[in-house]
Amino acid sequence: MRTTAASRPARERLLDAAGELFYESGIAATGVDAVLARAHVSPATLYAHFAGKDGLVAAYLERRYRHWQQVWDEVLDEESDPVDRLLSVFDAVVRYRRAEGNRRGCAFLAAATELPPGHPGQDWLAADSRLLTERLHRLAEDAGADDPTEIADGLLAFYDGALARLARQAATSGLDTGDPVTRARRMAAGWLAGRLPRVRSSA
Amino acid sequence: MRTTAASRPARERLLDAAGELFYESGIAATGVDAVLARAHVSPATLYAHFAGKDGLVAAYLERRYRHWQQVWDEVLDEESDPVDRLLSVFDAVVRYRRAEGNRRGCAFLAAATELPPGHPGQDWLAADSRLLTERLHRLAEDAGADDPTEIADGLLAFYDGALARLARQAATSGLDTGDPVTRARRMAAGWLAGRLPRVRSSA
DNA sequence: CGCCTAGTATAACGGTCGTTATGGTGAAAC
DNA sequence: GTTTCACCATAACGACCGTTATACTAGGCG
Repeated sequence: MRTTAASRPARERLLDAAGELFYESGIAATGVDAVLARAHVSPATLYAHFAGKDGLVAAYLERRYRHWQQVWDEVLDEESDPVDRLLSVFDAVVRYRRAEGNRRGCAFLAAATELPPGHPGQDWLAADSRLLTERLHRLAEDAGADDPTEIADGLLAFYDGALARLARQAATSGLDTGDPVTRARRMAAGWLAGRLPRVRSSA
Repeated sequence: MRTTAASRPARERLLDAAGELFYESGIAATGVDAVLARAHVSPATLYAHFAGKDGLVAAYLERRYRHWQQVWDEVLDEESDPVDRLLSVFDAVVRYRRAEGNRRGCAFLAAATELPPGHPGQDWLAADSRLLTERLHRLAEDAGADDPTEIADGLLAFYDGALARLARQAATSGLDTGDPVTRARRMAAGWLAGRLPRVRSSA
Protein backbone atom coordinates (compact mmCIF):
# COMPACT_ATOMS: atom_id res chain seq x y z
CA MET A 1 0.00 0.00 0.00
CA ARG A 2 1.03 3.53 -0.62
CA THR A 3 -1.27 5.77 1.38
CA THR A 4 0.57 8.65 -0.27
CA ALA A 5 3.45 9.74 1.91
CA ALA A 6 2.42 8.49 5.33
CA SER A 7 -1.00 10.19 5.21
CA ARG A 8 -4.19 8.36 6.16
CA PRO A 9 -5.64 5.86 3.70
CA ALA A 10 -7.82 7.13 0.89
CA ARG A 11 -11.07 5.88 2.38
CA GLU A 12 -10.67 7.89 5.55
CA ARG A 13 -9.51 10.95 3.68
CA LEU A 14 -12.69 10.70 1.63
CA LEU A 15 -14.83 10.46 4.74
CA ASP A 16 -13.03 13.39 6.29
CA ALA A 17 -13.54 15.56 3.23
CA ALA A 18 -17.16 14.46 2.83
CA GLY A 19 -17.85 15.11 6.49
CA GLU A 20 -16.49 18.60 6.18
CA LEU A 21 -18.13 19.57 2.90
CA PHE A 22 -21.49 17.85 3.27
CA TYR A 23 -21.96 19.39 6.69
CA GLU A 24 -20.76 22.83 5.74
CA SER A 25 -22.34 23.32 2.33
CA GLY A 26 -25.11 20.74 2.25
CA ILE A 27 -25.21 17.35 0.62
CA ALA A 28 -26.89 18.18 -2.65
CA ALA A 29 -24.89 21.36 -3.11
CA THR A 30 -21.57 19.56 -2.73
CA GLY A 31 -20.30 17.96 -5.92
CA VAL A 32 -18.24 14.82 -6.05
CA ASP A 33 -15.41 16.79 -7.59
CA ALA A 34 -15.14 18.99 -4.53
CA VAL A 35 -14.86 15.97 -2.26
CA LEU A 36 -12.24 14.39 -4.50
CA ALA A 37 -10.19 17.56 -4.64
CA ARG A 38 -10.27 18.06 -0.89
CA ALA A 39 -9.39 14.43 -0.18
CA HIS A 40 -6.70 14.32 -2.88
CA VAL A 41 -8.27 11.18 -4.25
CA SER A 42 -8.92 10.06 -7.80
CA PRO A 43 -12.44 9.29 -8.98
CA ALA A 44 -11.67 5.61 -9.53
CA THR A 45 -10.67 5.22 -5.88
CA LEU A 46 -13.90 6.72 -4.64
CA TYR A 47 -16.00 4.34 -6.67
CA ALA A 48 -13.82 1.45 -5.54
CA HIS A 49 -14.66 2.17 -1.90
CA PHE A 50 -18.24 3.44 -2.05
CA ALA A 51 -21.33 2.78 -4.09
CA GLY A 52 -21.26 6.15 -5.78
CA LYS A 53 -22.12 9.44 -4.14
CA ASP A 54 -25.15 7.96 -2.43
CA GLY A 55 -22.95 5.37 -0.78
CA LEU A 56 -20.56 8.06 0.37
CA VAL A 57 -23.44 10.06 1.78
CA ALA A 58 -24.70 7.02 3.67
CA ALA A 59 -21.22 6.36 5.06
CA TYR A 60 -20.97 9.99 6.09
CA LEU A 61 -24.24 9.78 8.00
CA GLU A 62 -23.26 6.45 9.53
CA ARG A 63 -20.04 7.95 10.81
CA ARG A 64 -21.83 10.90 12.33
CA TYR A 65 -24.40 8.61 13.89
CA ARG A 66 -21.75 6.43 15.56
CA HIS A 67 -19.79 9.41 16.79
CA TRP A 68 -22.89 11.04 18.22
CA GLN A 69 -23.87 7.82 19.97
CA GLN A 70 -20.37 7.51 21.38
CA VAL A 71 -20.37 11.05 22.76
CA TRP A 72 -23.73 10.45 24.37
CA ASP A 73 -22.39 7.22 25.88
CA GLU A 74 -19.47 9.09 27.40
CA VAL A 75 -21.66 11.80 28.89
CA LEU A 76 -24.06 9.19 30.18
CA ASP A 77 -21.26 7.35 31.98
CA GLU A 78 -20.44 10.48 33.94
CA GLU A 79 -23.97 10.96 35.28
CA SER A 80 -25.52 8.93 38.05
CA ASP A 81 -28.61 10.89 39.06
CA PRO A 82 -31.60 9.57 37.08
CA VAL A 83 -32.82 13.03 36.17
CA ASP A 84 -29.38 14.14 35.06
CA ARG A 85 -29.15 11.01 32.99
CA LEU A 86 -32.41 11.96 31.29
CA LEU A 87 -31.10 15.44 30.61
CA SER A 88 -27.75 14.11 29.42
CA VAL A 89 -28.97 14.23 25.84
CA PHE A 90 -28.63 18.02 25.94
CA ASP A 91 -25.20 17.89 27.53
CA ALA A 92 -24.15 15.42 24.86
CA VAL A 93 -25.23 17.80 22.13
CA VAL A 94 -23.28 20.61 23.74
CA ARG A 95 -20.17 18.46 23.91
CA TYR A 96 -20.66 17.09 20.41
CA ARG A 97 -21.06 20.53 18.92
CA ARG A 98 -18.19 22.01 20.87
CA ALA A 99 -15.89 19.39 19.38
CA GLU A 100 -16.53 20.77 15.93
CA GLY A 101 -16.72 24.44 16.71
CA ASN A 102 -20.47 24.94 17.25
CA ARG A 103 -21.04 25.72 13.63
CA ARG A 104 -24.38 25.06 11.95
CA GLY A 105 -27.09 22.80 13.26
CA CYS A 106 -27.93 19.12 13.27
CA ALA A 107 -26.67 17.21 10.27
CA PHE A 108 -29.50 14.70 10.54
CA LEU A 109 -32.17 17.37 10.50
CA ALA A 110 -30.57 18.88 7.42
CA ALA A 111 -30.27 15.49 5.75
CA ALA A 112 -33.90 14.72 6.54
CA THR A 113 -34.98 17.62 4.36
CA GLU A 114 -32.38 17.01 1.65
CA LEU A 115 -32.47 13.29 0.98
CA PRO A 116 -35.12 11.80 -1.31
CA PRO A 117 -37.31 9.04 0.15
CA GLY A 118 -35.44 6.00 -1.15
CA HIS A 119 -31.93 7.20 -0.35
CA PRO A 120 -29.63 4.70 1.46
CA GLY A 121 -28.76 7.39 3.98
CA GLN A 122 -32.34 7.43 5.26
CA ASP A 123 -31.56 4.33 7.31
CA TRP A 124 -29.24 6.36 9.53
CA LEU A 125 -31.76 9.09 9.99
CA ALA A 126 -34.21 6.48 11.18
CA ALA A 127 -31.49 5.01 13.40
CA ASP A 128 -30.95 8.41 14.96
CA SER A 129 -34.64 8.83 15.70
CA ARG A 130 -34.79 5.32 17.12
CA LEU A 131 -31.75 5.87 19.32
CA LEU A 132 -33.28 9.02 20.74
CA THR A 133 -36.73 7.64 21.47
CA GLU A 134 -35.64 4.25 22.79
CA ARG A 135 -32.84 5.53 24.97
CA LEU A 136 -34.93 8.34 26.40
CA HIS A 137 -37.68 5.85 27.06
CA ARG A 138 -35.33 3.56 28.93
CA LEU A 139 -33.86 6.43 30.95
CA ALA A 140 -37.37 7.56 31.84
CA GLU A 141 -38.12 4.08 33.10
CA ASP A 142 -34.94 4.14 35.17
CA ALA A 143 -36.07 7.42 36.66
CA GLY A 144 -39.28 5.77 37.75
CA ALA A 145 -41.60 7.65 35.44
CA ASP A 146 -45.25 6.70 35.50
CA ASP A 147 -45.54 7.15 31.75
CA PRO A 148 -42.06 6.77 30.22
CA THR A 149 -43.40 7.27 26.71
CA GLU A 150 -44.79 10.68 27.59
CA ILE A 151 -41.54 11.71 29.30
CA ALA A 152 -39.43 10.58 26.38
CA ASP A 153 -41.67 12.27 23.87
CA GLY A 154 -41.69 15.50 25.82
CA LEU A 155 -37.93 15.59 26.11
CA LEU A 156 -37.66 14.90 22.41
CA ALA A 157 -39.85 17.93 21.79
CA PHE A 158 -37.41 20.16 23.67
CA TYR A 159 -34.51 18.50 21.90
CA ASP A 160 -36.02 18.99 18.44
CA GLY A 161 -36.82 22.56 19.31
CA ALA A 162 -33.19 23.30 20.05
CA LEU A 163 -32.05 21.75 16.78
CA ALA A 164 -34.60 23.64 14.73
CA ARG A 165 -33.56 26.86 16.41
CA LEU A 166 -29.99 26.21 15.45
CA ALA A 167 -31.05 25.72 11.85
CA ARG A 168 -33.06 28.93 11.96
CA GLN A 169 -30.15 30.86 13.46
CA ALA A 170 -28.02 30.22 10.41
CA ALA A 171 -30.48 32.29 8.40
CA THR A 172 -31.48 34.85 11.00
CA SER A 173 -28.09 35.68 12.50
CA GLY A 174 -29.82 38.18 14.74
CA LEU A 175 -29.50 38.70 18.45
CA ASP A 176 -29.96 35.36 20.12
CA THR A 177 -30.78 34.41 23.66
CA GLY A 178 -27.67 32.37 24.29
CA ASP A 179 -27.26 28.77 23.25
CA PRO A 180 -30.58 27.17 22.26
CA VAL A 181 -29.41 23.79 23.53
CA THR A 182 -28.60 25.09 27.00
CA ARG A 183 -31.90 26.93 27.04
CA ALA A 184 -33.77 23.80 26.01
CA ARG A 185 -32.07 21.87 28.78
CA ARG A 186 -33.20 24.40 31.34
CA MET A 187 -36.77 24.30 30.10
CA ALA A 188 -36.74 20.52 29.98
CA ALA A 189 -35.43 20.35 33.53
CA GLY A 190 -38.27 22.55 34.72
CA TRP A 191 -40.79 20.56 32.77
CA LEU A 192 -39.42 17.35 34.21
CA ALA A 193 -39.46 18.61 37.79
CA GLY A 194 -43.16 18.17 38.51
CA ARG A 195 -43.45 15.03 36.47
CA LEU A 196 -41.22 12.49 38.18
CA PRO A 197 -41.91 10.73 41.48
CA ARG A 198 -38.86 11.86 43.41
CA VAL A 199 -36.43 14.44 42.16
CA ARG A 200 -33.14 15.57 43.49
CA SER A 201 -32.38 19.02 42.19
CA SER A 202 -30.08 18.74 39.20
CA ALA A 203 -27.28 21.09 38.16
CA MET B 1 -53.21 39.47 -23.42
CA ARG B 2 -53.97 35.87 -23.97
CA THR B 3 -53.84 34.12 -20.64
CA THR B 4 -54.41 30.95 -22.62
CA ALA B 5 -58.07 30.05 -22.74
CA ALA B 6 -59.45 31.77 -19.67
CA SER B 7 -56.88 30.19 -17.34
CA ARG B 8 -54.97 32.23 -14.81
CA PRO B 9 -52.10 34.41 -16.04
CA ALA B 10 -48.70 32.84 -16.51
CA ARG B 11 -47.14 34.44 -13.45
CA GLU B 12 -49.66 32.90 -11.08
CA ARG B 13 -49.49 29.55 -12.79
CA LEU B 14 -45.74 29.66 -12.27
CA LEU B 15 -46.13 30.45 -8.59
CA ASP B 16 -48.69 27.68 -8.20
CA ALA B 17 -46.43 25.13 -9.82
CA ALA B 18 -43.39 26.33 -7.91
CA GLY B 19 -45.31 26.25 -4.64
CA GLU B 20 -46.32 22.69 -5.28
CA LEU B 21 -43.00 21.34 -6.50
CA PHE B 22 -40.60 23.26 -4.26
CA TYR B 23 -42.58 22.27 -1.21
CA GLU B 24 -43.06 18.66 -2.21
CA SER B 25 -39.66 17.76 -3.63
CA GLY B 26 -37.37 20.42 -2.24
CA ILE B 27 -36.03 23.55 -3.87
CA ALA B 28 -32.66 22.31 -5.06
CA ALA B 29 -34.08 19.01 -6.26
CA THR B 30 -36.72 20.68 -8.42
CA GLY B 31 -35.50 21.72 -11.85
CA VAL B 32 -36.78 24.72 -13.73
CA ASP B 33 -38.03 22.41 -16.45
CA ALA B 34 -40.36 20.67 -14.03
CA VAL B 35 -41.88 23.97 -12.96
CA LEU B 36 -42.28 25.08 -16.57
CA ALA B 37 -43.92 21.82 -17.56
CA ARG B 38 -46.36 21.89 -14.66
CA ALA B 39 -47.27 25.53 -15.22
CA HIS B 40 -47.51 25.11 -19.01
CA VAL B 41 -45.24 28.10 -19.44
CA SER B 42 -42.37 28.70 -21.79
CA PRO B 43 -38.88 29.46 -20.48
CA ALA B 44 -38.88 32.97 -21.92
CA THR B 45 -42.01 33.85 -19.95
CA LEU B 46 -40.47 32.72 -16.70
CA TYR B 47 -37.42 34.87 -17.16
CA ALA B 48 -39.61 37.79 -18.15
CA HIS B 49 -41.43 37.63 -14.82
CA PHE B 50 -38.71 36.56 -12.40
CA ALA B 51 -34.99 37.05 -11.98
CA GLY B 52 -34.14 33.47 -12.79
CA LYS B 53 -34.77 30.51 -10.55
CA ASP B 54 -33.52 32.39 -7.50
CA GLY B 55 -36.11 35.06 -8.07
CA LEU B 56 -38.82 32.46 -8.41
CA VAL B 57 -37.70 30.82 -5.19
CA ALA B 58 -37.80 34.17 -3.40
CA ALA B 59 -41.29 34.85 -4.74
CA TYR B 60 -42.37 31.39 -3.63
CA LEU B 61 -41.15 32.06 -0.10
CA GLU B 62 -42.71 35.50 -0.07
CA ARG B 63 -46.05 34.06 -1.04
CA ARG B 64 -45.86 31.44 1.69
CA TYR B 65 -44.84 34.06 4.22
CA ARG B 66 -47.79 36.31 3.39
CA HIS B 67 -50.23 33.43 3.44
CA TRP B 68 -48.94 32.19 6.79
CA GLN B 69 -49.16 35.66 8.25
CA GLN B 70 -52.71 36.00 6.97
CA VAL B 71 -53.82 32.68 8.49
CA TRP B 72 -52.31 33.67 11.82
CA ASP B 73 -54.13 37.01 11.61
CA GLU B 74 -57.42 35.22 11.07
CA VAL B 75 -56.90 32.88 14.00
CA LEU B 76 -55.79 35.75 16.16
CA ASP B 77 -58.97 37.67 15.40
CA GLU B 78 -61.05 34.81 16.77
CA GLU B 79 -59.29 34.71 20.14
CA SER B 80 -59.83 37.17 22.93
CA ASP B 81 -58.26 35.53 25.98
CA PRO B 82 -54.64 36.72 26.28
CA VAL B 83 -53.32 33.22 26.89
CA ASP B 84 -55.25 31.80 23.98
CA ARG B 85 -53.88 34.59 21.84
CA LEU B 86 -50.37 33.58 22.85
CA LEU B 87 -51.10 29.98 21.96
CA SER B 88 -52.76 30.96 18.70
CA VAL B 89 -49.52 30.40 16.86
CA PHE B 90 -50.05 26.67 17.25
CA ASP B 91 -53.66 26.84 16.16
CA ALA B 92 -52.59 28.84 13.13
CA VAL B 93 -50.10 26.15 12.15
CA VAL B 94 -52.79 23.51 12.48
CA ARG B 95 -55.12 25.51 10.26
CA TYR B 96 -52.40 26.40 7.79
CA ARG B 97 -51.31 22.80 7.43
CA ARG B 98 -54.85 21.46 7.20
CA ALA B 99 -55.47 23.73 4.23
CA GLU B 100 -52.79 21.92 2.27
CA GLY B 101 -53.36 18.40 3.49
CA ASN B 102 -50.92 18.19 6.42
CA ARG B 103 -48.16 16.95 4.20
CA ARG B 104 -44.53 17.52 5.05
CA GLY B 105 -43.18 20.08 7.49
CA CYS B 106 -42.36 23.76 7.53
CA ALA B 107 -41.24 25.16 4.21
CA PHE B 108 -39.13 27.81 5.92
CA LEU B 109 -37.24 25.30 8.00
CA ALA B 110 -36.51 23.30 4.88
CA ALA B 111 -35.46 26.40 2.97
CA ALA B 112 -33.20 27.46 5.83
CA THR B 113 -31.12 24.32 5.32
CA GLU B 114 -31.28 24.40 1.54
CA LEU B 115 -30.56 27.99 0.56
CA PRO B 116 -26.97 29.26 0.38
CA PRO B 117 -26.11 32.32 2.52
CA GLY B 118 -26.51 35.04 -0.09
CA HIS B 119 -29.75 33.79 -1.63
CA PRO B 120 -32.51 36.39 -2.15
CA GLY B 121 -34.99 34.07 -0.47
CA GLN B 122 -33.13 34.40 2.83
CA ASP B 123 -34.89 37.70 3.40
CA TRP B 124 -38.20 35.92 3.81
CA LEU B 125 -36.76 33.40 6.20
CA ALA B 126 -35.55 36.27 8.32
CA ALA B 127 -38.97 37.91 7.97
CA ASP B 128 -40.59 34.73 9.26
CA SER B 129 -38.33 34.63 12.28
CA ARG B 130 -38.95 38.28 12.95
CA LEU B 131 -42.71 37.90 12.67
CA LEU B 132 -42.65 35.06 15.18
CA THR B 133 -40.45 36.71 17.77
CA GLU B 134 -41.96 40.18 17.57
CA ARG B 135 -45.56 39.08 17.53
CA LEU B 136 -45.08 36.61 20.36
CA HIS B 137 -43.30 39.30 22.31
CA ARG B 138 -46.18 41.70 21.85
CA LEU B 139 -48.77 39.08 22.76
CA ALA B 140 -46.76 38.26 25.88
CA GLU B 141 -46.83 41.91 26.82
CA ASP B 142 -50.59 41.99 26.29
CA ALA B 143 -50.89 39.00 28.59
CA GLY B 144 -49.10 40.94 31.28
CA ALA B 145 -45.94 38.87 31.33
CA ASP B 146 -43.17 40.03 33.65
CA ASP B 147 -40.52 39.07 31.11
CA PRO B 148 -42.11 39.05 27.63
CA THR B 149 -38.83 38.14 25.98
CA GLU B 150 -38.54 34.98 28.01
CA ILE B 151 -42.16 34.02 27.31
CA ALA B 152 -41.79 34.63 23.60
CA ASP B 153 -38.53 32.72 23.44
CA GLY B 154 -39.98 29.80 25.36
CA LEU B 155 -43.01 29.55 23.12
CA LEU B 156 -40.76 29.71 20.10
CA ALA B 157 -38.86 26.74 21.49
CA PHE B 158 -42.05 24.66 21.58
CA TYR B 159 -42.97 25.92 18.15
CA ASP B 160 -39.61 25.03 16.65
CA GLY B 161 -39.77 21.65 18.31
CA ALA B 162 -43.02 20.84 16.59
CA LEU B 163 -41.67 21.86 13.19
CA ALA B 164 -38.50 19.84 13.59
CA ARG B 165 -40.55 16.85 14.61
CA LEU B 166 -42.58 17.17 11.46
CA ALA B 167 -39.40 17.19 9.42
CA ARG B 168 -38.14 14.14 11.25
CA GLN B 169 -41.40 12.28 10.73
CA ALA B 170 -40.97 12.39 6.99
CA ALA B 171 -37.91 10.19 7.39
CA THR B 172 -38.98 8.07 10.31
CA SER B 173 -42.57 7.30 9.33
CA GLY B 174 -42.86 5.21 12.47
CA LEU B 175 -45.55 5.17 15.09
CA ASP B 176 -46.13 8.73 16.20
CA THR B 177 -47.79 10.20 19.22
CA GLY B 178 -50.42 12.16 17.40
CA ASP B 179 -49.89 15.55 15.85
CA PRO B 180 -46.65 17.18 17.05
CA VAL B 181 -48.19 20.63 16.76
CA THR B 182 -51.13 19.80 18.98
CA ARG B 183 -48.78 18.16 21.42
CA ALA B 184 -46.52 21.20 21.45
CA ARG B 185 -49.51 23.42 22.12
CA ARG B 186 -50.47 21.32 25.11
CA MET B 187 -46.95 21.42 26.52
CA ALA B 188 -46.70 25.15 25.88
CA ALA B 189 -50.01 25.76 27.63
CA GLY B 190 -48.77 23.89 30.69
CA TRP B 191 -45.47 25.72 30.62
CA LEU B 192 -47.29 29.02 30.35
CA ALA B 193 -49.67 28.28 33.21
CA GLY B 194 -47.36 29.01 36.10
CA ARG B 195 -45.62 31.84 34.35
CA LEU B 196 -48.29 34.46 33.80
CA PRO B 197 -49.85 36.69 36.47
CA ARG B 198 -53.46 35.62 36.06
CA VAL B 199 -54.58 32.76 33.90
CA ARG B 200 -57.99 31.64 32.89
CA SER B 201 -57.85 27.98 31.93
CA SER B 202 -57.64 27.71 28.16
CA ALA B 203 -59.14 25.06 25.92
C1' DC C 1 12.59 -10.77 -10.55
C1' DG C 2 7.39 -10.69 -11.34
C1' DC C 3 2.96 -10.18 -9.56
C1' DC C 4 -0.43 -7.91 -7.11
C1' DT C 5 -2.57 -4.27 -4.70
C1' DA C 6 -3.88 0.37 -3.90
C1' DG C 7 -3.44 4.17 -5.51
C1' DT C 8 -2.52 8.00 -9.12
C1' DA C 9 -3.78 11.33 -13.22
C1' DT C 10 -6.41 12.48 -17.18
C1' DA C 11 -10.11 12.26 -20.13
C1' DA C 12 -14.29 11.23 -21.72
C1' DC C 13 -19.18 9.80 -21.24
C1' DG C 14 -24.28 10.94 -21.29
C1' DG C 15 -27.33 13.59 -18.75
C1' DT C 16 -29.26 17.57 -16.62
C1' DC C 17 -28.81 22.10 -14.96
C1' DG C 18 -30.15 27.22 -15.47
C1' DT C 19 -30.37 30.38 -19.11
C1' DT C 20 -30.92 32.64 -23.58
C1' DA C 21 -32.17 33.05 -28.44
C1' DT C 22 -35.30 32.47 -32.37
C1' DG C 23 -39.44 32.61 -34.57
C1' DG C 24 -44.34 32.33 -34.37
C1' DT C 25 -49.41 33.19 -32.62
C1' DG C 26 -53.57 35.04 -30.92
C1' DA C 27 -56.06 38.74 -28.84
C1' DA C 28 -56.59 43.31 -27.56
C1' DA C 29 -55.49 48.62 -28.55
C1' DC C 30 -55.21 52.26 -31.44
C1' DG D 1 -55.90 46.81 -40.20
C1' DT D 2 -52.01 47.30 -38.32
C1' DT D 3 -49.49 47.50 -34.31
C1' DT D 4 -48.45 45.79 -29.93
C1' DC D 5 -48.17 42.95 -26.23
C1' DA D 6 -48.15 38.53 -23.66
C1' DC D 7 -47.29 34.33 -24.45
C1' DC D 8 -46.06 30.10 -26.97
C1' DA D 9 -42.90 26.17 -28.78
C1' DT D 10 -38.43 24.61 -29.90
C1' DA D 11 -33.78 24.59 -29.79
C1' DA D 12 -29.50 25.67 -28.44
C1' DC D 13 -26.09 27.22 -25.12
C1' DG D 14 -22.11 26.46 -21.77
C1' DA D 15 -21.46 24.58 -17.43
C1' DC D 16 -21.57 21.10 -14.28
C1' DC D 17 -23.32 16.66 -12.60
C1' DG D 18 -22.18 11.64 -11.29
C1' DT D 19 -19.85 8.00 -13.41
C1' DT D 20 -16.68 5.11 -16.06
C1' DA D 21 -12.60 4.05 -18.85
C1' DT D 22 -7.72 4.15 -19.85
C1' DA D 23 -3.07 4.16 -18.76
C1' DC D 24 0.46 4.59 -15.35
C1' DT D 25 3.13 4.09 -10.76
C1' DA D 26 4.93 2.97 -6.28
C1' DG D 27 5.34 -0.37 -2.48
C1' DG D 28 4.62 -5.40 -0.39
C1' DC D 29 5.50 -10.06 -0.95
C1' DG D 30 6.59 -14.54 -2.87
